[in-house]
Amino acid sequence: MTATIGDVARRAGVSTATVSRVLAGLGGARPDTRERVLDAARALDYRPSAVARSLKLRTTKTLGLIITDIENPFFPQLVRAVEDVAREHGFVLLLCNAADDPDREASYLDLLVDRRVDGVVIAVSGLGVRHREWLAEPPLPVVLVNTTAPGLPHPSIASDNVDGGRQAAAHLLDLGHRRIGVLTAGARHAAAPERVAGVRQAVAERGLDPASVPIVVGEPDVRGGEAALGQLLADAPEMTGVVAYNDLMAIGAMRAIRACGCTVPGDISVVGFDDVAIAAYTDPPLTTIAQAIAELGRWAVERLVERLAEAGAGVDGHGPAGRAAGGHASAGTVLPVRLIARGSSGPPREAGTRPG
Amino acid sequence: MTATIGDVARRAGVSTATVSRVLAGLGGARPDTRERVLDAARALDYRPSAVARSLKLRTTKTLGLIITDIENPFFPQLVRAVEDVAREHGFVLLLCNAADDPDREASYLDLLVDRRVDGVVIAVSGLGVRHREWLAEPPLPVVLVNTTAPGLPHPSIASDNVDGGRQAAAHLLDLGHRRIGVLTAGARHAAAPERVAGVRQAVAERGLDPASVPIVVGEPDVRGGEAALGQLLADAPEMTGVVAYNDLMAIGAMRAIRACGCTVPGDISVVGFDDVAIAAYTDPPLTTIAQAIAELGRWAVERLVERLAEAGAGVDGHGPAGRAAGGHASAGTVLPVRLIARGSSGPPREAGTRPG
DNA sequence: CTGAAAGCGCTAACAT
DNA sequence: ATGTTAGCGCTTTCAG
Repeated sequence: MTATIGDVARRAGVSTATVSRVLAGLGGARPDTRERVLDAARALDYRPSAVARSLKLRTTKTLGLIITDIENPFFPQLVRAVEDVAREHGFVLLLCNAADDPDREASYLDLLVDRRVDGVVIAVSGLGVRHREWLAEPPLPVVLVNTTAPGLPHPSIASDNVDGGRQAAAHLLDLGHRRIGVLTAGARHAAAPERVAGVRQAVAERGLDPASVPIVVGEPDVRGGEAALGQLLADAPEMTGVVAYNDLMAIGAMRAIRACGCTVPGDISVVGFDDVAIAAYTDPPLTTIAQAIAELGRWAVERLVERLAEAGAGVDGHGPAGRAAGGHASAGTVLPVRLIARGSSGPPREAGTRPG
Repeated sequence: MTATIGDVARRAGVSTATVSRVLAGLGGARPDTRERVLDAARALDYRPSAVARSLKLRTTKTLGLIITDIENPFFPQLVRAVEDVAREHGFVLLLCNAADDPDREASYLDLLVDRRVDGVVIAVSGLGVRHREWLAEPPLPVVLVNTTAPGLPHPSIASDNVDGGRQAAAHLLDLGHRRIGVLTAGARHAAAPERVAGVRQAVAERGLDPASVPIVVGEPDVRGGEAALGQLLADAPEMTGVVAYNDLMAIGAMRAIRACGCTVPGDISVVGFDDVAIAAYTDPPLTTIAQAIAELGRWAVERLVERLAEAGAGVDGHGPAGRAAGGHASAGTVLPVRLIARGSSGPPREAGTRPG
């Protein structure tokens, strides 16, 4: 089948060592030998086996990427960024879509270890218990995106969720809304409480009572948003603005609002979170809190690669408990977010004029 | 660092062969030895190296997946399906996003060979020349999704694009539209001409002149659809219905229509293609031709796995030129598509009443 | 039932 | 400048 280095060596009349050297581009080979080797390799269509090399070199040039759910448009954008940067550094991605299943997520952790990937980017919205245990003594370098492992020394990065919630609510409040509601996600999602806290903060800053903000929990997808909004409307019929956990829920909320015969933003304003690609194209275009998705991915991979370089230079793999990259914020880097005001938010209508 | 099989063997007081057998679950080991081995493995937290095993077994249990552009929501859905099925069969995915760059796509081909993946799923919207050359003598089993390699014996699957175009146009025609336009994609996209042909066919079936259907080419994304619609409107102002190459273009088209002060479907009806997840949630919800995305992915992986099984049972890797799976439609399987009528299409307004 | 040993394809000392 | 050799960690005959 595929030619091996031995085949090339034989054909070129040299040793495998020479072939290896020539192909590695290290000098130290007479021009004519060099040529012969190159010719032989070409003639045989020789492709060095990365698996053999990995075994020898103890590095696979592969990164694992674990994500919560590839069907949430946030993740493809993140995957794209991670892959781009990994590629820049000569790494390939083993894609692990947890599909929202904690068991599947956990099993991927072991699989990545077995596969001897050089490092893993964990980009999940929340860490399960098994995950957390594993992270306490990870057999390989890890960096976290969108979550933190409190007390654990892994580099991590996330958006400023509290500020995001704050900005979303402030936007509505500044527009004149007085009763705003929140659509949030379950406990599994680490960012959810933070975003809620931000909303409360903004409300309090205006001298209103943060405890009076109605909150409904739902699945963080379109359907979940739709359902949750119904609940919210029932709980707080006088509400004129809603902050959603993410863009998908916001889209669901807009649908539900319309289904009630109300309009967006005429009757109720909606603010999302993420600024996924389609947010600009919904109708009305979604006002949302933009996360710097590409930067999230870039930072994660660069930190990982950095750490691998250190380790490669140093003595052992990466230190017992996977110490965080030297000097770098193991406390958790946080990226600023910004409000993108689009059509789904506007001033509240005069009281008492809502139809239905 | 990580324990090796040797460490386990030593600790259990047996040979590595025994450890291997026990861990492989093959019987033939006294219960007590078995226990000792298992204990040792557990104590050392032993994780067998998949790379060493791959070298020995000449199989990586890894599939390469090449896609055109992960940012088009069609692909995440496909990736999801491919990963699910691969996982069912014990395979992992090396994700290769071509990001719409033919060079990047081609370079991934070589990379996958180097990595010795067991097979590759090529899910791209069109094959470049380098790609086609490579496919003429692929060093590993390949299956094509969404494209065919004419004359080449690779299993391939795609939706019935002609029929899709036909259904889309027929829907509009049946609604009473007489002047329909088409937004298509460039030559790089294999499905584009097929879908156009389908539209023409439907038009001809109604006794209208297929040659008179205005067609504009654009990038197959929202922006492209927006731009192309402007052009289309300029070319054929009397048009009342448009069939877009995909949902993204359709969304762009709807935006552009609205930007002109017209309404969808009041003034112009729009039909998309793919039925991506968000299609149901645009406003108005998009009428579109649904592809069986999950089935596309499942079929591809199952065919690949099937072929690998044959090869594994047989003598060599997979035959010189990568013969197609025994008896299976190497001609190219085609999956039916179906129209999902939603809000973006409706009967044409009486002539002469369009605003602007 | 278990062990010894060869070898998957490659790289890197260490010779020469 | 090039060849010899010893593994990397695993599986699998082949013996015993």
